[in-house]
Amino acid sequence: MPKRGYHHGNLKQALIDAALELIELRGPTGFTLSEAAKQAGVTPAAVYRHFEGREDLIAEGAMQGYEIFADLMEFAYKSGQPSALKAFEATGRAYLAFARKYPGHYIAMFESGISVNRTPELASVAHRANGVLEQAADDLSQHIPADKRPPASMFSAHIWALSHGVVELFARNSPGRASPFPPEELLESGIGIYLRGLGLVDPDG
Amino acid sequence: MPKRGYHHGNLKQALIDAALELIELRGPTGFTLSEAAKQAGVTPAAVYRHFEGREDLIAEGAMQGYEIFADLMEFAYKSGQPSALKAFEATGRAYLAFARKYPGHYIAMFESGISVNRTPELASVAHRANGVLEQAADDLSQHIPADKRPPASMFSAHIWALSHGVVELFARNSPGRASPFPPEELLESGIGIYLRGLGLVDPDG
DNA sequence: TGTACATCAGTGAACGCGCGTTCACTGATGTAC
DNA sequence: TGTACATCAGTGAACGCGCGTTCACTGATGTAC
Repeated sequence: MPKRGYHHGNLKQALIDAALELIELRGPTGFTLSEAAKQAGVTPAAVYRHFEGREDLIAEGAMQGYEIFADLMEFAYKSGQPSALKAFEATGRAYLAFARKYPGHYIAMFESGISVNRTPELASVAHRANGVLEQAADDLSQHIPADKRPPASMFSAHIWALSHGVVELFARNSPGRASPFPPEELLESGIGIYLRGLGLVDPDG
Repeated sequence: MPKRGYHHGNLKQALIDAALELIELRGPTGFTLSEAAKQAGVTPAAVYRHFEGREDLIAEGAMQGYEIFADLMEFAYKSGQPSALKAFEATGRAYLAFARKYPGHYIAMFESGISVNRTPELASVAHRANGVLEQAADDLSQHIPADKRPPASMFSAHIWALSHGVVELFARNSPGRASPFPPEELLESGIGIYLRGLGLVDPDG
């Protein structure tokens, strides 16, 4: 157990963690700085020792999310190598796994309205994360005859949209909207059909 | 011009319209009853003559959205008949068109946290809307050999997720996240590849 | 080892604000005769 | 057509609340000598 007393010791991270939990719970606009401070056991004013304000706190959470996200995507990508197909499918699974394991981060990143260009650091790490998916799509599209090959960025946008849609509609417990299938299965099968459409997997697979 | 004076004449609808505009502008949790009242030129207290409160106002907006949505989807479905394929593609286009034309309604319906089971009327109209997409998917899946035919509900969930993802990521002007392609093109091409994967369109189409 | 002092990370009170909701009220409208 | 009256749809003041942010402050920590 860390030391307790007048000085918290690790307040900055404690505030970010609290914020992410609350964002998950109450949504990006429902989150309040005061509640995060309270949850960290500290006065609202103390937050200003570590952050410029409310927005800055959210942005820090998003930034940490992008870092975890990029690491996970890179790991997944590498784990599927040297097969371009396996690498691609692994990144798709990693996307959903991230959204389910780190919902607060996910919301801060994609639903909070924080601009990815808020700071150069944030832009850079977001770019790294998105780059993995595009790389995986690019590798894979090499296996398609050049004349009927869609741009890799379109390819990755399709998969990103499908993944995001599955997360938002079926992986979150939207009140009153029951998922017809487990989200993992839905995403896996959707990507499978899509890849078949591109001629990248066996029609009978 | 409608009569002006002490009595508004059409306050209920004016409040709903104001609410939907504000929801589009500030997000579902950022929306306030007071601001909607102000925008309709009326005291906040007047809202309570027509709605039970803040939530009820949002729910009414969502309900009207589902009605428009269901009508549009039905019209699109019929416009593609008797070709199951054309009908299906038309519903996909209608989905995106709705999201772009009625963003406030869309957000109230899918992002506000309002449960679809809030009232029987809301549940009913939501069911009607979703039913069209499922019907279109079901028609289409009749053209797939029964032994390799995915359940129609999975089929429609895939398309719904893809559409929703395109809307959220690329049709909304997410700050700092530029769309690589026009959303319409992205959705159309994505659905095309998906249908090819199901063996429903010509591989060289 | 002990002391003086600078630095740091918190407190707590205060601010102005807008929120959702309630209440008794009043002005406008519509209907009965 | 004119008048009395019930109904209806607004007002405006008030409530208690929590918000983000600021400020002067103080207690704890760490360092120089």
